[in-house]
Amino acid sequence: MTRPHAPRPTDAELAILRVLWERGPSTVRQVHDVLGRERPAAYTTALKLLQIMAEKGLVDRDERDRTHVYRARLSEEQTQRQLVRDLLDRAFGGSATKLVMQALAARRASADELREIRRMIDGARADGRPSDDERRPSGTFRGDQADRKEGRHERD
Amino acid sequence: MTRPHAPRPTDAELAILRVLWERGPSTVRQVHDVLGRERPAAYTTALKLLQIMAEKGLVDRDERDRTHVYRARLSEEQTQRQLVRDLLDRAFGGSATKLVMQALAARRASADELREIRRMIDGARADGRPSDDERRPSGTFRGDQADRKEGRHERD
DNA sequence: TAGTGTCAACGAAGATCTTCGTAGGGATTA
DNA sequence: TAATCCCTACGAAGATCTTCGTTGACACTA
Repeated sequence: MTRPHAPRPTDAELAILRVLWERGPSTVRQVHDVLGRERPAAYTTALKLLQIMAEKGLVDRDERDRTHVYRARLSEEQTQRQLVRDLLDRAFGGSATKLVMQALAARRASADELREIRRMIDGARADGRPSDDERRPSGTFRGDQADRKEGRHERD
Repeated sequence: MTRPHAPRPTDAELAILRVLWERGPSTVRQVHDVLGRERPAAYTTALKLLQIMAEKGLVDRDERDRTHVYRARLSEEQTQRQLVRDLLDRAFGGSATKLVMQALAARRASADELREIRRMIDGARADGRPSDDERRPSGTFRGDQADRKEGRHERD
């Protein structure tokens, strides 16, 4: 069943997605082994989780072989974006600026990272529009490059 | 029971915290009324939630009057920081930079906001240390101002 | 062929989350 | 005083999450 909108992954589901993003398409056994290094659990726990995730549309399942192969449906960046948006709405009144401030406060970024972020902001500003209005700013920062950048292991 | 570490608030709990942050210390009735505007629910739903939140240490309860008064235990900023940290660990491999990028991508910030963020970064950079290490960088950005800024309606 | 190992599919237990009904007590009003 | 209203406390239902044991199928091996 492919859901209209894949629901927000739970904690355990996110742990599995992290494995799939890192390893690429994987079997239950492979996911289980990676997960087991951090937090030992029964094989069937990973299996059940992946089955549920397939139902929810969080992962795709290749059943051609007897040993099924699971793949994250959304890229890491897409999921991150979704989670950020969600958090933004639930706890930040939609203000990305406040979230950015808390992110920088939560983990002191290195000077290099700050430089990187600043470069990004400048780049965003560069492509036009120093406009102040909130309605369809259109010239303000958008992250579409990120989307394109990782169509990589989408095609296995 | 005051927990060692107040647990991450659930969705419904966060909705209540938002009301408490906005209104300041409130009764169940008041919380229920505000919540009801968005999403009607029984009075006892808000009551039960607040009772559980008091047990968890998410809110303090003043029982001096027959009608109890609840107050968020952590400030909005402290909670936001905690949630960001949590998301950072669960989905961003701890990289604040990536989270910042996704935040800016998720909601196009206005030029004013970008300016604000940039100002903040420059301020952080001002006090030195181009260090790359994760161990107590001490000179990199920290958000302590935020902590101080809102001891405001802590004292009712 | 019998035995061993790996796999997917269930089902279910236990935890947590969310919601609400009911009970009981104090305060106010008729 | 009796009826009514508002409050807290409690229990429990139903949903979701997480974990695991069992079962049955398939494959490889002695």
